[in-house]
Amino acid sequence: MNEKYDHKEIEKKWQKKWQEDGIYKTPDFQSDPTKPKSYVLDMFPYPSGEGLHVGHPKGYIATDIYSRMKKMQGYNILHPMGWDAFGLPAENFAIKNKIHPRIAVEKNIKRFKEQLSKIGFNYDWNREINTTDPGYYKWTQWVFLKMLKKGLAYESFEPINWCPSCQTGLANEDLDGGLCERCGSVVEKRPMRQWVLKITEYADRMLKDLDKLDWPEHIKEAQRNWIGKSEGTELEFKIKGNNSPQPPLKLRGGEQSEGELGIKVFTTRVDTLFGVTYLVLAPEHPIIEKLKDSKIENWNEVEKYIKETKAKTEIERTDAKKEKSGVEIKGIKAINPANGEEVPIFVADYVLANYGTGAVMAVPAHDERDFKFAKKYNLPIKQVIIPRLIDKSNPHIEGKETIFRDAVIVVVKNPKTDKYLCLKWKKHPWVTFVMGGIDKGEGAIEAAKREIEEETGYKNVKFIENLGLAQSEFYAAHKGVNRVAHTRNLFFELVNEEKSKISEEESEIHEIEWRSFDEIQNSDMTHSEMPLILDGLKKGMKPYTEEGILFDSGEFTKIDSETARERITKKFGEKVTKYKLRDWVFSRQRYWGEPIPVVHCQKCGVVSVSEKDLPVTLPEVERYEPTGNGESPLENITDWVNTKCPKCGSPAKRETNTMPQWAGSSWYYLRFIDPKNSKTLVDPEKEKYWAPVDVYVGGDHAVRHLIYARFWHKFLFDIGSVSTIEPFARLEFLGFILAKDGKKMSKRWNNIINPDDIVNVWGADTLRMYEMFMGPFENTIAWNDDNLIGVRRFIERIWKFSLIAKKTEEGNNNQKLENLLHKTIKKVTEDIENYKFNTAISTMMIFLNELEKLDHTSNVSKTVFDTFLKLLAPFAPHMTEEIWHGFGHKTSIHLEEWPKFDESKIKEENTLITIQINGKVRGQLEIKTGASEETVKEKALNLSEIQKWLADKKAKKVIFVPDRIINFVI
RNA sequence: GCCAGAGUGAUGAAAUUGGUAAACAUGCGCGACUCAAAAUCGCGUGCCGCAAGGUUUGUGGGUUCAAGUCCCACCUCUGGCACCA
Repeated sequence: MNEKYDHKEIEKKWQKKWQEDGIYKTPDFQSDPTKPKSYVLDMFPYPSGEGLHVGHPKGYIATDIYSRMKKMQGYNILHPMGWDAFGLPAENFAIKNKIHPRIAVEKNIKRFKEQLSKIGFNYDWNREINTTDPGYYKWTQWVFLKMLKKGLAYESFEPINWCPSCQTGLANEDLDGGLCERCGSVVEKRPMRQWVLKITEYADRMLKDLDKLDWPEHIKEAQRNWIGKSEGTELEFKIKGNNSPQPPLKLRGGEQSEGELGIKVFTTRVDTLFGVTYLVLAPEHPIIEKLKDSKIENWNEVEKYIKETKAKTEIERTDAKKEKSGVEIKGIKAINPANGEEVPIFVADYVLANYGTGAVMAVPAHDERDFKFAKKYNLPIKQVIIPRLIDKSNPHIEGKETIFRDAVIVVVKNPKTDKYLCLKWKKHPWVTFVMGGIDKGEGAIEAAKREIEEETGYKNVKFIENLGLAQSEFYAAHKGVNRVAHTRNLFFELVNEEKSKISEEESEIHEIEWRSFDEIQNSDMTHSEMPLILDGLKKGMKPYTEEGILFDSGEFTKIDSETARERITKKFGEKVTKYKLRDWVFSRQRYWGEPIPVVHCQKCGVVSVSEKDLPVTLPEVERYEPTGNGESPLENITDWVNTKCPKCGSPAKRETNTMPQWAGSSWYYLRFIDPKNSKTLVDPEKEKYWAPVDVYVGGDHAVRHLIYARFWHKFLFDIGSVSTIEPFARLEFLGFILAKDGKKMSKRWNNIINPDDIVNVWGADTLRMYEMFMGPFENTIAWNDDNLIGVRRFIERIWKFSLIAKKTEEGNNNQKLENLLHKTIKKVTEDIENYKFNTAISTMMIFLNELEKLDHTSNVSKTVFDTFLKLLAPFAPHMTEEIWHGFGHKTSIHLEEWPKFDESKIKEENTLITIQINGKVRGQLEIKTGASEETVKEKALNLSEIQKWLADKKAKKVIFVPDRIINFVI
């Protein structure tokens, strides 16, 4: 062996040998059925024209290490690799470089494979798949046909997202903030014929089953958000003409049966039903058309508004920050089913047509958006939910009488001085605003003015704003009763300082004090309403969107929100569940995708291509640029398009839309199990053996791919093609590698680092270890050339050590070393299992440091070193294999058995105990493991450095944690 | 705005789940080897202090013998959702 570790020669040699020996071939079933299987999968790459950068292999290295360990532990490993090659990027690359996408993909795959092979992965290339291979996409098409048969695929003519630059329709999942996720163009809404998959049918199951998955919480959360389940109530508001008081409007006979006309609304907060002050329809709401000729008085205005809305882009329309707009539909009113109140109806674009019922009951007092709208159009705001404020410093006293009352708290500001009128109580330690009860028959503002004059003498005040209503519960010490008060918090300003005389009685109770805003904010004012008042003064009135107690709500008054929702729903509506998730727009007007396997027959309509005629292959064409007219380029290939109806034989046309990029990747993990089967998608026996994927590794795609794949998988489960309800049991999230400059690696920034270069200079094993040692696997970290040297040094030190290490059993097995070895086995094994590769590597570094120290005095036995090599083998497969053979072994280290640790050897003879005095570290003590408190205490107290601190004081308390710490409290 | 996660040296980070904060590595400083440099090896390296010692995990408070870890409030960053009623 050479003194210097020559990675180039060694890596080449072993990669060739492993290939020849086929050590990574995966048998479908293990001869010993008691041995378990493990399916370890990476998200397969999209073979782009740019080739791999160093970020790509990070996940592949992790699964390589993991699966190598699993294999050594006796698992039957399925660890395959393939290519996701349909879709826009490949097609655009081909157009730009003027080659056929098929050729481009072939070239790119070849390049990717070369790059990957240099890193020394253990893939079983016999199972390679490619989504653009007709033998593969035959089954993608097959799944589509099954969905069609079950009614889960359907044609739709609804407006969908259209990217004018990519010239294709897109699914909701393909948008990023209203922009095309691919090219960043503003997406338009375009009505067009398209194929749609009913993913919504699976929304609930996909949501529920998330709980069963061992996935990172943030990904599950992203999926929950995307599915967006909300439970609420649907109820109907009847419509009535302005001038025809009774009865409500009826539909005229004809196509629709006669009945009262109504608007259905969906709400998650029926508890606010009594606070409805108007209704809002989405501009697309169909009822508007129905009402048009009869009742709408201002049709021109309404029509104009609807047209304007349609002209807006989706982003313009859904920008929450923009000012709300809308138009009242004059001539009709809606009737609140709860109290019979008539409220106006508006059309406004802040209501979305495709969520809920496309109509909303507006409760401005309790909803941000309705509030903004109501403020703008000066609509009434009626508070019906009030917060419940319990005064903790003056709680109700049991046994005392409880008195309800309506009250006002009056904030009076002197605009000249910017100070607020407060009362300092003489017999109680209180500072309050003016306050008092509302007398019978008296209005709140009236009561407030009366109280101001009675308590402070000020005669001329002006009402400014309502700061909100609350129910406060406290013990009124001055009256000796428990109080439940509905307090209106009102804000006034002094007009002038004219005063009347205050009664003696009043001036006995309190004195006036003017305080600045800061003072009222920071001092202890007695009201439990203070947060509400301060907020109101600072920001003006805001809608109260939390739950509380119902107010002014007929028979439901005083009930809490939750109970009220149940009861009101029962009485006036119906409980419903809605999802944000929309059906999956599944057709693309582009060439490079799986043809959708149906034909359009003049007689029979849409007819499936029969299964035996699958795959419907993509025709070879000269021109495959998008047409831009909303049709696929396939439209022009007449001899492909024109065909016969499989049902009746009459002339028919093939469907020319193709499937989106995400189709092939929605089930590929199943094909790896049985990649060459031409009879079925996956052999059931093999599927039962291998499924589900035990560990799935990848980044990004938190929503799209993982939602789609779960949906397809559940469908395949329903039709009996797979035996599990979820495809990926465990998911490990991969953090990206950024370029040195902290930016994303891209051609645009010219900062791409090619793994080939790193492998050349530093070697594959160094690249592998560096990427794993960078930090926690899920962290996004910038590449740093400087740190490569660290792992390279580590590798060279092992190499050098192997040259001097004993190759026989003669070595002296020092007990300390053996102890460390077993600890190392334990830690490395657990860390790989948990994808904590960075700490696994540091543990091995510690072990090597120790080895080198020891070597001066003793030799290390072959067994110890062999064991260490095995631990290292998954990380540095080339170097360990070379050393292994140098030690005289004839078979591959990667087929060895994974070391097991011996619990008894991990226990140390002596432990270092920390001695603390009052929690501060004052010394250490080495003592036999498991020593008793008495022994430790005695020894510790005898140490001079401890005596120094204790002086003559005695410990009040001693805390002892065996083998860890002793703390004297003095 | 809502939801989730995170804030620790110059840098990437570690910390047995409440028990010596900064393991491991990079960088930096000093030294050895060398004519010299690189490589390699040795020592040092949170901050203040000559030292004894003090002090330190985003900020402020709390629980505890003991807090990076638990609780409360706030600030900042990252990711997801966002006019979804």
